[in-house]
Amino acid sequence: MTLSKDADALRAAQMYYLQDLTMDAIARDLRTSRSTVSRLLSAARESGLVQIQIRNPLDTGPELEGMIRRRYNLDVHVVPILGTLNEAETLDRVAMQAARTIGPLVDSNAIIGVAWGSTLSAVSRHLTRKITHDSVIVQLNGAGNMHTTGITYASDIMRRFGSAYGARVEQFPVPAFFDHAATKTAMWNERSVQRVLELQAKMSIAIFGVGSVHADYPSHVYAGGYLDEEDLNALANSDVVGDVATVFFRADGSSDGIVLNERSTGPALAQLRQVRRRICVVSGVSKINGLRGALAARLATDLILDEATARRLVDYEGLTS
Amino acid sequence: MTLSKDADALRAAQMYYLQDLTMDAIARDLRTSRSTVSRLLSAARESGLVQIQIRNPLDTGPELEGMIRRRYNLDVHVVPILGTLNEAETLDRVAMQAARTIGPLVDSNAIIGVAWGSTLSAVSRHLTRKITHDSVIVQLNGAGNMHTTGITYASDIMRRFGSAYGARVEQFPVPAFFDHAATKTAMWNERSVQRVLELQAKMSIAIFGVGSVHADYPSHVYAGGYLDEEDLNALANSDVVGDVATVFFRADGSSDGIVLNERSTGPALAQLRQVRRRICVVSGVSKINGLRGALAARLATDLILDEATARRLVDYEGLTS
DNA sequence: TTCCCTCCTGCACGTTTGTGCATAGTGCTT
DNA sequence: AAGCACTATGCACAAACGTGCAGGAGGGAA
Repeated sequence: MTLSKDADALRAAQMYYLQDLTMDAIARDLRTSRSTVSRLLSAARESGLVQIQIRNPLDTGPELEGMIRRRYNLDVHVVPILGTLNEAETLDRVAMQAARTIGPLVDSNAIIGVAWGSTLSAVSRHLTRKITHDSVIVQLNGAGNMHTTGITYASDIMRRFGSAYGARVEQFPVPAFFDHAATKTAMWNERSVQRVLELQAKMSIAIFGVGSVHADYPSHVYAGGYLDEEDLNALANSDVVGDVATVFFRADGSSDGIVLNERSTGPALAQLRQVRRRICVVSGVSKINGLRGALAARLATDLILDEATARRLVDYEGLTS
Repeated sequence: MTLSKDADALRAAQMYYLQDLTMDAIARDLRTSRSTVSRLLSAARESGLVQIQIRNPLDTGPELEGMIRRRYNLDVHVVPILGTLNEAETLDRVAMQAARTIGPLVDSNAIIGVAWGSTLSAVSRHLTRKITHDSVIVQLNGAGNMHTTGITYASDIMRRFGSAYGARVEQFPVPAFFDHAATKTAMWNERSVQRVLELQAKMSIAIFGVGSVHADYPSHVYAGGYLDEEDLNALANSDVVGDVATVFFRADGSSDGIVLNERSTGPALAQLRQVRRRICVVSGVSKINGLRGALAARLATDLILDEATARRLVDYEGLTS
């Protein structure tokens, strides 16, 4: 039954997308109703059987993408956003497009590092399926905080990635920040932790958002009970502008001497830069400061962001350069 | 103007295919009418800006494809065809799907050999655009016959390929068959011809149909004034079943001792087999004999054919193996 | 300017498509 | 066997879509 359904979906997809027949004609061929064909085609798109790609002609692309691409030397996708949309709607659109952009990049045998946060959560909800073999999803940083182990929140994201790509999921069951750097040192010698760290070292793709300290909505990290008063003061005194996977950096991309990073469970920025494909997803102009820092630190090879933020990025840069 | 149109098309395509917005919503964003958006999207698909692919899960694919794939060890695409369709309609459907299947295989720097005939003509009419750089389309065999130089017929095909892929076109302005083998030898030493032959030697992709001697509709070659009475008798006496690019072969795939081949301008089968990707397009059960010969000769790495012919192929093979 | 040609746009209409809902089927538990 | 939970199907309706057509904008040529 499920076999004949896949076969039907394939057949329907071929006839619809490759031969331009109407669903009605296909329904007659498959001896079923037109509605069923409509649903078959939905399923075919959803499951990645049908892949729709948009190649943007790199050279003639919209001004905005070209400027960002040249300035930062990375692959950028600007998500066009209708005039007035609230933050949540924008995030949803960006996430949808990010999910579809990521799809083609995921291959068999990939080791994919995934961060967590509201951005990643949104992305994970829009992933389209794609079958791969022997791929692994590995969590980039711990998600526990003072109140919860964070397991359910982060693991939902991980699980969705895993099932979209048919990949093994490796959780990272530690807090986002240790209370004492010494504990981290100790844990980092545990074999269970080392297995995760080794996977991280071999990542071929990393996917993350950015946190921004001065955002209108502070990111999860800054408001979710992960940091106490003292920590927040320390961040301010170190001129921190944002973070990626709970590792902090300044506006110029530097991160040396930020003590909180010694207690953070995310990958050192130098290590992150080793990853071949580093996909950064950003939605909302309030992340602009964090984003600038992340770009200064050369943390991303691919950037997906909404139009307003993109415009802000080039405007500002235009003034200072 | 044309710039903003491309930009609009790109933007519209992103919103439509990646964000699932309605054309209405996109029209409002672009400050134009819904109709215009509909047309923009058509243009985007037509021009290859939007690419739709269907990956068939190799292992779970439909029975028919699996059997052919395993038996002949090649990549096969069976084109589903509605119950009763005449030859012309079938050819059109197969050609449409072939054109869309070929698209993704064409890369920059490719040298693409193209044969001619009713099949290739149909395929050429359905190509979707895809911009490549420094690609070349090279004609596989001459098209002249006793009555015409064949220039217009074959060159239309070539030109369509060339403009679909933004490629340079190299015609092969010789007859399909020389009257005397000696003339061929002489011509083959001409530098203008050698340039074409050298290109053929470097082909990375070859695209061709098959001719079948006993077809209900004999192919172009057998009925178009290319061969005289004597030639046809010679073919019959040599047990020829079909041809690819006016090079003939027997049911077992052999071609040695077929004298007509010495006067043919198509590439020797041994040379054709050197090409990495050899795409064979077949429509209509009457080509079954020629097709079997071509497969026996291992001329194809990729086969695109209609469902009825595919079924006939495995049925017959099932009996004899 | 005026005419003519071509290309582009929006409207209006008929067609095609998505989807809520009621129903029928399927498999699992008791 | 009966009950239950869940999924798949077709119907009917509303929404979304493609396209012929008529009008309008541009751009030479006379």
